Amino acid sequence: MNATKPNPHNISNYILKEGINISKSLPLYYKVYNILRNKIEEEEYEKGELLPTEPELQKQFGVSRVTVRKALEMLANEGFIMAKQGKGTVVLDPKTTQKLNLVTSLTETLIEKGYDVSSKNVQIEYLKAPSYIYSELGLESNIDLVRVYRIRYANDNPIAITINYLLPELVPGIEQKKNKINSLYHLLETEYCIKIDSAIEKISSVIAGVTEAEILQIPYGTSLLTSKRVVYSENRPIGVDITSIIANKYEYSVYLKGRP
Amino acid sequence: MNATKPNPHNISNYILKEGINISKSLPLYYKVYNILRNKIEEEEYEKGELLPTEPELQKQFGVSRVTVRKALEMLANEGFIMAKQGKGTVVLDPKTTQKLNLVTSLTETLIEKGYDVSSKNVQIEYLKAPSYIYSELGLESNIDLVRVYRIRYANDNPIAITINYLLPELVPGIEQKKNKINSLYHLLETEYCIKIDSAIEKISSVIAGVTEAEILQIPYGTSLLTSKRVVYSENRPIGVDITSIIANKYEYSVYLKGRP
DNA sequence: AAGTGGTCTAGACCACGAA
DNA sequence: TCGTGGTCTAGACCACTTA
Repeated sequence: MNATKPNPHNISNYILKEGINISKSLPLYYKVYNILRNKIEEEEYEKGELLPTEPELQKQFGVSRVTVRKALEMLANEGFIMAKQGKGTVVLDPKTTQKLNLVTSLTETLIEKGYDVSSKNVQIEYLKAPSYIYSELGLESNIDLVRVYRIRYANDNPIAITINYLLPELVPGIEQKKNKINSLYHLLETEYCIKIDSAIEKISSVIAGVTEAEILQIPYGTSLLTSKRVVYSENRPIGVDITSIIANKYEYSVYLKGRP
Repeated sequence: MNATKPNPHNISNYILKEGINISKSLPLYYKVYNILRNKIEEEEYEKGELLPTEPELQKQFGVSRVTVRKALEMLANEGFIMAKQGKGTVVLDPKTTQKLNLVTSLTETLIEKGYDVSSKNVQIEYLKAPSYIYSELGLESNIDLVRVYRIRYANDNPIAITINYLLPELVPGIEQKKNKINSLYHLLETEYCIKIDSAIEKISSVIAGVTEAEILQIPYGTSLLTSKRVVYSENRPIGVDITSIIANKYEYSVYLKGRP
């Protein structure tokens, strides 16, 4: 039996163009994923209830079971649904679906919370960094790095001090963009086409020293939450961020999944 | 053409039994996944080089392409490999592969780092918890909860105070297991068959008060890292953990992936 | 017994990268 | 052009849940 069949990609293109306004063809499973995700987020499918069965979804979308299952698997990975053998596919609460553990900048996080965010005292220099920075980046310690220093404000109150070390070859001419640096990650993405894809962050806490206390206008001895973050693009470390933030104004959230 | 074919599951069982010592059948893709993962971790496939192509892996394992791809997809999701269309599948550095963001107890983390861990002053009570605990658990605030209080020691030095609130119906008779509570998560899994699958943790930092300072044998005013963790099993919150740990002895690591 | 999701196969065409 | 991974189909059997 030789498989004479219509080209599925033409079909998918056609359906896609009327569903979503995208000129190029997206994978079919992605279309299914998007539609189902929207319905869950709009609560057309309600929390706790069952999604249509896989054979039903096949008919609805006119695709094969594998394609349906690929879409469902994506939704399950992102915590929207949970398949139960012999029973069905349960819709979980989209509001509690985790959007944590994304690489977000301090600026982005604070804006999300409704603050008006700005940076002052921005300093950009080329210099030798502390040695541990080089080991984090897997570099020899004889080259200059770009150092970006900022004092961060939320609603005109100082809340954090941030120092970023970046590989100079990735951000040529960054010193001329001093006034554009509010969200550094956004700058890297838009001006330098650097796609940040992951980061490892280590969180600790320290007591504010006299300098920090003065800059942040807090009593000496106040507790600071400090984070050291190594940022990766295409599986290579491209920079280290060090942020010290006033602890009672900020809480760091993490989503943990799975047991060892 | 009706598909007469040998039952693939019998084959898979047979192969599995000689490969891995497991009495029941694991999925075929899981076997492929395990073998490839081991080879990557043992550096039989070296970092930066290409994995055998998908057709080659099909032949090696005697399975279909879909099965190979499912195994590869799992490895890719966990950061072991990265597929590149038209080129091949690159092996990434297994040492930097993230094993972070799993739900691990303080005990487990410290043992991993080589410490000798113990708990003292263990107290187990049934009582009304602070109201925010009930809202975290999505409960009415009129029922008693189990409260487990412990002072945690690493190499006989006090390093943390932990308070856990648990739903009483899940842990009947826990007060008789007082001396078994070192890793609470381990106890839940082994004695009560509770499978913890996720948690949301909020991290902040505070200054040690007089009581904490005395218990942890540190100067008053020292910085503590505090974590409030809501633990989930089968998508239901089952407990809240509150841990305050001496900040200069502990660092909290997080893996962040993807951009909003 | 019937219906659900879980696993698996064989075979096809497409899009991208390198030669 | 050729080989790689990316997408897709049709059809099969298994394991679990519910009735």
